[in-house]
Amino acid sequence: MSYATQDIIDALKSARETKGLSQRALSKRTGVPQSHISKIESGGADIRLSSLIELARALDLDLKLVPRKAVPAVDNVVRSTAPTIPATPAFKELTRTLETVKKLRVTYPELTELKKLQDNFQTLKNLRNVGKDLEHLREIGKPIRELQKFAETYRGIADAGRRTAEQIKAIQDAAKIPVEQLEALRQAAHNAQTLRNQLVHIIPEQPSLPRPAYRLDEEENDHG
Amino acid sequence: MSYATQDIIDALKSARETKGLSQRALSKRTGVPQSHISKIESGGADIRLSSLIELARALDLDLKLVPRKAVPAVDNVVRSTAPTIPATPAFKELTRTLETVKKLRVTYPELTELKKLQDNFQTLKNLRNVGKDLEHLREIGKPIRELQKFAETYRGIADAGRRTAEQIKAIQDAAKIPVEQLEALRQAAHNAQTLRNQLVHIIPEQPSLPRPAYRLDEEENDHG
DNA sequence: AATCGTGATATGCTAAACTAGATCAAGGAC
DNA sequence: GTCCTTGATCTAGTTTAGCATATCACGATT
Repeated sequence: MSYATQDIIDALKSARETKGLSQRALSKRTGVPQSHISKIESGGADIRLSSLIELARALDLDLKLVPRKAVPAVDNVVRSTAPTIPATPAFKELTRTLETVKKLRVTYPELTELKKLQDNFQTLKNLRNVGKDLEHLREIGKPIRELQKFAETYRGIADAGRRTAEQIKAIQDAAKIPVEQLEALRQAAHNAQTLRNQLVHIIPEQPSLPRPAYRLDEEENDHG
Repeated sequence: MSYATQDIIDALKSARETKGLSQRALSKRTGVPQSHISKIESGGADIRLSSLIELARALDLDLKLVPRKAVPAVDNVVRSTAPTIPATPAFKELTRTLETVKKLRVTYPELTELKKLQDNFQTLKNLRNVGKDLEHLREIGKPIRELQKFAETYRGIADAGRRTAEQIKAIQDAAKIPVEQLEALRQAAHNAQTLRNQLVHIIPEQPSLPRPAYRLDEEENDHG
């Protein structure tokens, strides 16, 4: 699957979450089964143009073909017409912590707590509502920041000069994350999930729309 | 098929023609069979996201999901980064005549000459090359302008007050296009086609690109 | 006349989108 | 504990995209 496809899928998922819709709510809006939406969002379906347009429409998006050289300008325009990103200290903290988590996931791709943290923080960011509790967020982010420091300490050693794969592995083994840090990380992931759940449930569900008929018209196939 | 789908298809076809590519040339670029490109462009296939992205890429286009409220601004940006539209009198004449044909097609939807004229003029407009012969263009457009006058004469009568369907039909029968005008229109369609063919063949064919692998990666399906 | 290019159309096959519906695992609320 | 929500996963059937290939009709050129 190409990056371009992934971008489109991410945009669909992001829009759904921004609107506070569950997959079932979107399913009711569009008539596309929830199971199929799940598959689409996870990259397991290479959907048809008509399906893409239908889902986009339910999420107040339009599909456009843009000349390549106009893409930066278009991205700029879209960004400038987006809802204002909250400038609260809590939102900034969330954004920073999310970026830290993303970077750490490059170093520790198998650490599932980081994945959980990223997913929950991303959802919170999409919701644009992180509550007002800066201290709570800083506390959740503390183990993450400490892991970042830990990783940077050992990255200096690992990066110093060329090493064989064996040597790199040995350094990584020596650089095992202390158990206390892992436990704190697990707790942080749990707290982030709790915060996400609390804030997600504040969003009211919107009424469903009738499903428009987007199938190819039979007459349109009659080209003979 | 929705208008949005038609817009995407039109954009693909327009881009191909603007680049002076035949369906077979695009087929060689992308590996998509020419028969399938033909079907896509005529609205007979509801293509997959990966196929759309691939075709777009070969035509220097990117696919974007744009918030609905940002669409006018995006359209503006795309327009402003488009190649400059020639300001020659001949191009202006072509644009005007094309608009006239479009309007006439609403009045006479079954008149195949008008469809042929629109297709050929649209292709010429996409090529942005109409040659330099303003007089030739004006001559091709003459029967079209006369048909427009003819239509406007009878539209006044048909629009004056409410009429039954029978009365409207009688007026339309009385407003049959004179045979000479039909013949001149047929000639104009032929001339437009000739001009199109002459100018299309001036465009050199560009080298083909290797076909990138855009299929869903097998590992991507392994979510279990 | 022969040849070439163009878009449209046809055949036949495989894979997968899409649908309907059910279920699972996990978590949260009461 | 019960009940609900959420996203993920599964089964089974229908439809069609996409591919490979060939051919057609038409127009242009030589």
